[in-house]
Amino acid sequence: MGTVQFVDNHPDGALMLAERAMPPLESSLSATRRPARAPEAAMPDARAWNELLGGPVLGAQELAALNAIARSRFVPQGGVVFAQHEAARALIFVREGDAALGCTTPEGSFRIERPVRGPGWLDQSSAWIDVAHPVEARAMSALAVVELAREDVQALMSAHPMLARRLVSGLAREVHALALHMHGLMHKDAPARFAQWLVARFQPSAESAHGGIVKMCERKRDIASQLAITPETLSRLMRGFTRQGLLVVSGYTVHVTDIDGLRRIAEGS
Amino acid sequence: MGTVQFVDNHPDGALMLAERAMPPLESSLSATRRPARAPEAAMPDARAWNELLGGPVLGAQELAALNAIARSRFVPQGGVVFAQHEAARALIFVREGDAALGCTTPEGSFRIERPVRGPGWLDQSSAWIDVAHPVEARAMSALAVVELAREDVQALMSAHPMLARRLVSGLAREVHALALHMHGLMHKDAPARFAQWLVARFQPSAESAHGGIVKMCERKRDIASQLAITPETLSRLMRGFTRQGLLVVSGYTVHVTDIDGLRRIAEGS
DNA sequence: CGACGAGTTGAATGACGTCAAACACAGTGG
DNA sequence: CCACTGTGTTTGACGTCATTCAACTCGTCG
Repeated sequence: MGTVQFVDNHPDGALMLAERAMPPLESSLSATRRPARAPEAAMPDARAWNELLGGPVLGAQELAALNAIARSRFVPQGGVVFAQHEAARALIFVREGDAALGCTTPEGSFRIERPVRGPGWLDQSSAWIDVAHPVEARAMSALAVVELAREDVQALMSAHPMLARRLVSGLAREVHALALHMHGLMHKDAPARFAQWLVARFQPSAESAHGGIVKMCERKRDIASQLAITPETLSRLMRGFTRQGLLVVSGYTVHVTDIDGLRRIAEGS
Repeated sequence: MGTVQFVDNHPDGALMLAERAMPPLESSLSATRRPARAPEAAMPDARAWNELLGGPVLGAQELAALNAIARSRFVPQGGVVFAQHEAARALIFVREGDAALGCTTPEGSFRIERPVRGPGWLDQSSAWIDVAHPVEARAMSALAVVELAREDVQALMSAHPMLARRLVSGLAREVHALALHMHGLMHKDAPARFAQWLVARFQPSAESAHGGIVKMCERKRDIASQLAITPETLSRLMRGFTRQGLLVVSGYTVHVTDIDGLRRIAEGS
């Protein structure tokens, strides 16, 4: 592979300049798992279905029935899965790959509102009420998406009552996530939102009680647009947190030194 | 009743001072229907159930079954229906009255995120996934709320398959509304959000092609907090729109003179 | 009348965006 | 090995929008 190997497991010093410059092109995660792999033409597995739907674990018949109505399709990196204001005829999710919901600016760039990593729903609601997709969906990496025609799912619901329960759970989880996200947007300022983002992605380290790391596996400008701020502001926020002694930035790895301080900022305001 | 009769059907002039000072206490709407009436101890009617749930019209048995599991309760004006972070054990909606979802500030005042006029859901999602209510619910007027225990609804779903379809529709509508709302919050500035709010409440007049009125039936500070701005900013926005010739403000009635101009501002940015 | 709450207005502050320049690095072609 | 280019990020200067704070008006209620 021509990709640079990051050396992130050092506290400080000479290698910091080397790691700070590498943007995580086409997601460093998939690159490390398998070089430039394209999604395979397969059905979602049981784990994927259970993650997508809520409620109790799925039975074998239900899995088979779901796979029977699922229609797979592939979208190349950067491709549009569905456009804003396009009529929704099916429930649609990404089986594998990284996608994002957002909208295209007049200048042509894409403002990410919400990232979706497979397996995850792109739009499980619009098709039920015959409305257009409220936002656009783009493939951030090569993508395997699956569509479930509304009529097919509806037919399946009568045969398998528990499936209805699971669809309801899935929708309920989305409502909950959206409500929390909106709450944050309405009442929290930029530092609080970024601190919240860091806390959510925080991986505690074995050694330190209130230390750990956060891996940024997207471009910083994409992180910024999720937080509804500009890349410049994000950069200044990171410098500010560093000056306050909350964290140490080395490229795309953030070494958190005071997670409680971040939590306090995330709550505050 | 001691409530003042508004005289809003004049173009301008002498009465403007009289109408501009009256805040719409306990909702001018319910006051005009019946003075200071308390919600009656009754079950939701068919119209209410059909509005709450989506999909095809409900049958008589389904209505009866729903009414059998519904538990009514009453909340006085200003009361808390449920608190933030309180565990959700039931689906809950307001049958009659005006409620609001939001959060209490450290100073004790209530920041409205979303108004709910009965019949409408307060929280139809949290109970399904055993999470706490993401926000607080307050009674803006005296309220009749109805709770549906999760287990009861779940049992009903097996007996009435179409009910599941309707619950899914109801949740889907909420996801859609939240997604649109979030979109506006992320990408639109204050003038655009307020213009959008006006456009949504616009009632065209018979005479003019692009004119009409917007009735504000809440306090302006509550409208402001829905738009995530301060009352001062809202006031300045109204003055700005007036200076641009888009509307004329008389107290709690806005006479829109250029709805297309408002629409342009609502889209823009 | 006086207290109070809602709304308005103005001045000052602050937070965040915009613009432009500089920098770091990957990839390319000499 | 070395310029050269393109992309992503950082930094600083500056502008703008919205909030904050403090008056002030108007109308209600006691």
